[in-house]
Amino acid sequence: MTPRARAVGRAFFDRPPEAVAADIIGCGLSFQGSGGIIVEAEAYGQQDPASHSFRGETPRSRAMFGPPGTIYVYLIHGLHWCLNLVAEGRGTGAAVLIRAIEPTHGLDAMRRRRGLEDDRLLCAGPGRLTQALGITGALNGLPLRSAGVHVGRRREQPQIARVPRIGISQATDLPWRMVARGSRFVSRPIPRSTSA
DNA sequence: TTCTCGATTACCT
DNA sequence: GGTAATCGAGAAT
Repeated sequence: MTPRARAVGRAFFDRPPEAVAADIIGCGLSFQGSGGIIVEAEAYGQQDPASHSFRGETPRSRAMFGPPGTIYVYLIHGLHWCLNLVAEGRGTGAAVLIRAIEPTHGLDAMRRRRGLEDDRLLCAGPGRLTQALGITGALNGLPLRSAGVHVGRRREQPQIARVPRIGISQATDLPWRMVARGSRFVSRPIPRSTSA
């Protein structure tokens, strides 16, 4: 078992979602003995038509309006859970979607839950990573700590690409998808046109 | 109450 | 490349 990095503090999440999404790349993510390094994340804000918080607080989006560091988990297409972490001050409806991690520990449990041997596809996508980690809507609305979700500080600074988000039909021009350059564990490759 | 569609994935041709 | 699976939230009626 590798030594666990010290957890990020609440101040880490109390910033604009695009800043949190960029800085969370390279951080560790663990839940019940399984986890890895975050290699892909997307930012969502309240002034953002693609965000669930865009139309204000509703029964589903309530967790997005909680304090920074709150977990927002929702079901997409009736079958996949997506994990978000609330950012930027209580009530702003800002959050970061965790889209992919590079699996580093608890691999056997994750392979079992995914019914898959290919480590590259174990956590490469928001629905895949929640299935691999065993994360469900039961965690929705909980603070990270009480949910048992651990986000550890970065050990090294990764190269990050800022590119447009995936799977949305609105505000597709915002470069709010953050991807670790060179990682083979992302859900989709970095678009060729990206330079920075 | 009914209808539409989704921050996805896996499997098909 | 295309699409079925599967169901709840939110909008429309």
